[in-house]
Amino acid sequence: MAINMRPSQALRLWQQVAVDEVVAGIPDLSTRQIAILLTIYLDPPPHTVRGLASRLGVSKPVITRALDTMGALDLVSRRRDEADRRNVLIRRTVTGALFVERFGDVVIAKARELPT
Amino acid sequence: MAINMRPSQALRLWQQVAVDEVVAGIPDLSTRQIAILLTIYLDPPPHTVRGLASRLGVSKPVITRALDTMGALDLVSRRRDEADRRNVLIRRTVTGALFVERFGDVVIAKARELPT
DNA sequence: ATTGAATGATACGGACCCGAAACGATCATG
DNA sequence: CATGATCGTTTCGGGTCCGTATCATTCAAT
Repeated sequence: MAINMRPSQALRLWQQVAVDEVVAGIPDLSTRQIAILLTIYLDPPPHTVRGLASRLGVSKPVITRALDTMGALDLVSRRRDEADRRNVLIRRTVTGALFVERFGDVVIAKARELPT
Repeated sequence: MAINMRPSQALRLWQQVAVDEVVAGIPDLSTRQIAILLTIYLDPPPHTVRGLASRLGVSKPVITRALDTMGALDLVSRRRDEADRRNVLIRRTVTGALFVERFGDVVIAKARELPT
């Protein structure tokens, strides 16, 4: 069952979720950071800096810096790939999993409240 | 008709939209900026710095700075309220309206593509 | 006119991010 | 072993944003 919504509903949904996040005092992530975070948690591992940079069409330092910031928030963690020590494997954390899960719940709740 | 979706669909939708925005090279707005922008375009005017700060539970400088940035991107504009010259009325722009409209279309498109 | 409240902008030191370039570490190939 | 490619990080100057406090302007009430 594909999800169908009108433009006004789509925009209202995005607004409600964004406002809810701001009011809740959640870390103010940028669109880039959200894209990286959700890709790590939704797409199958392994995730590497280069892979994420390629997927998002950004430079590697962009990924490195985003991982620095989100790592400080304990939303993701990094670990050397022992098979090929040039690689860094990006891993999920308990905190990050809870964050993503809660975020999904907010989206669902706001979607359910949308006016017809 | 309320929109119903499962957690995996909600998160996947957010990821698809965020990744699409990043790949498209859109200005990398923060969650705060998006909340402000959509509130200006979806909620009925007039919009003031104080009103937005109150609505989002943030300080006035946060709103002022976000308006500076989004004003430089021509997404919003400011104008003195001639009735009460202490107020600044935040106004929509053609560029901003197109940006918001296009964003809504992206959300709809990604929602329609969601797997069952 | 004078005082006080209200509004939005600004100053401050500190932190983060940008794109481009260079870097060290590691691997694969000869 | 060398050599070159690959991977992630770091550096650089410049910009943006943070929270807190203060500011100038304007209005309202004495």
